[in-house]
Amino acid sequence: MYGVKSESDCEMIHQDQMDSPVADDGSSGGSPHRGGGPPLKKGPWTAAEDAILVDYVKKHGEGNWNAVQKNTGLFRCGKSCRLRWANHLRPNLKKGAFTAEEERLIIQLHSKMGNKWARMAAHLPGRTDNEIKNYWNTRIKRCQRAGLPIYPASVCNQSSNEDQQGSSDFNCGENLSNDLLNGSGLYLPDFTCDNFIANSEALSYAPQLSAVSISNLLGQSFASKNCSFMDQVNQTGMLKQADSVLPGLSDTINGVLSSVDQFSNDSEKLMQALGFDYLHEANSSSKIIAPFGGALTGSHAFLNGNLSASRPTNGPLKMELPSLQDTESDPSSWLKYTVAPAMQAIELVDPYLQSPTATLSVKSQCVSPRNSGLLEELLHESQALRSGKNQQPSVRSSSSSAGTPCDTTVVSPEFDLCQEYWEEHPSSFLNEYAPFSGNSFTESTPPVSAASTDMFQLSKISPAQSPSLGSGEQAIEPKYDPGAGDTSPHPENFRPDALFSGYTVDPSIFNNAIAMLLGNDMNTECKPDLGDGIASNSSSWSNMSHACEMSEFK
DNA sequence: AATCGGCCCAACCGCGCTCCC
DNA sequence: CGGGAGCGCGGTTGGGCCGAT
Repeated sequence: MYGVKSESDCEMIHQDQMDSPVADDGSSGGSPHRGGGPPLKKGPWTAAEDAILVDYVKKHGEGNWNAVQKNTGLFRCGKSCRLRWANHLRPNLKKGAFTAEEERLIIQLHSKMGNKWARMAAHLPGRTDNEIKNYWNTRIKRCQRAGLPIYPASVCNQSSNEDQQGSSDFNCGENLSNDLLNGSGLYLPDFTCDNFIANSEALSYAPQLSAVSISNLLGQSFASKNCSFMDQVNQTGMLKQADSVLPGLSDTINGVLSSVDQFSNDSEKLMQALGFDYLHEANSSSKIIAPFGGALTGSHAFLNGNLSASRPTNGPLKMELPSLQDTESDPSSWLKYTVAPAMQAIELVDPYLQSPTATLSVKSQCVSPRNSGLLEELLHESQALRSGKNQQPSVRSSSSSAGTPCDTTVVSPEFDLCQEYWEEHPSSFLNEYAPFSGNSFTESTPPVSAASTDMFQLSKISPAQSPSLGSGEQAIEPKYDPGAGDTSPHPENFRPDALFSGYTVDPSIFNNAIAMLLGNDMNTECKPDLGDGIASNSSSWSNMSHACEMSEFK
């Protein structure tokens, strides 16, 4: 490893190390390897080196690491010495696997802090940031592979409670939004401006998707119910940015942003205002936000440039979507499968955190005996998933299926878990799973355009609605023709926000809810970044009455 | 038994912050 | 005030280990 294989190699510095200007500069601020001294050794530490370092620290204490080389003749930079000491040599270090309690704590801490390994390590005596980091990276890999949630429900619930009580020393929303969402690369990109614009540039029909932002905005707001995202939403002006993508809503937005706050503490009211009250289970503690997840995760997947939603968004099924009278779709019946609210909040934030396949896995026979989210249990669920997959074709490309316009995506293997059920119970599937239909992100999901076009196709609007669309865009126009009496659902309705409106009992309610969500503190900072294309093409979305008119299923 | 692929984890790397001169 | 030194942090790398085939 690193060119140093044994202790005997200590005296032999490899040529590549010799060639490097500084074997290990120790810090950006100044290299300990200055003035033509012997090149510093890299690679694994030997027992002799450890002994030297330990002896030095015993005599001089920690700190002043660059002095180690000077005083001991150890050909290691101070940085390397510090790392070695901190991670391996200092006393009271715990070695070995993390205990279950430690794992829970790590998960909980990460849900609050994000990738602040050092801070997390401070809560875990004897554990190093490096250990925690490695553990977490491993965990993420496993979760991704298994399509399982990274955060067990209990963890985020606890975080939520702490936030609501103001007892946490950090804010779940803040950290999720800043650290989780942006920091690790697993999480939500800054979709509203950065990713969104990037995608917009890549796709000619992206402007229409500006409206997707509002779904995210709304969804983020609802996510705040469980993970205190509302603070972040307010702080970052995400809601304010909605005005940039929905200029026509300026008045509405300008009017009531301040009223958003009340909903951060009273999302029930908001849910009802949005016509989602039927989603509430009798047990208020089990309130779900799945429909928002549908809107959200769909848009989210798009925002991540990853999507494989072709199946669940196929037309005929959409007609069944609002039906909650289906036995399968009875809230109480499918709530029993539903992961805890907080977990769903996480889902809303990031398709990585819980893909729909993860949801499916939970709903399927592959239910873990526990749901603590510990690695061991993840393995269990992963194995269960695999066993489930073994009963079905392992990989299926939707391009080989019915040939729907959207079937350009390679469906994740996990998705096959629900394939048969999907085919047999399309309506109930949609009712149950559609909320996550746009969120089928897995490792097998193509990173950008191929998958995203599914969503984009679903999201684009007709020329009538968007006169600015060129002929080129028409190549991907939906087949639905309202004028021709086509009773197929308009692809517009597959837009996350259309789904959103589809659930709306009353368009006015929807409007009011939008108004309440998007307040009046208009912030134009983002406007220039959004670009002319979006601004001009968002006209079709600027009048939300259009969205309300899409409430065909009310 | 050999090969392969995934996992683990120690270490490296670059960046940024703080302190001091 | 500016620059250097020291240090910490988070991300990444890559070799060894181990189980599966």
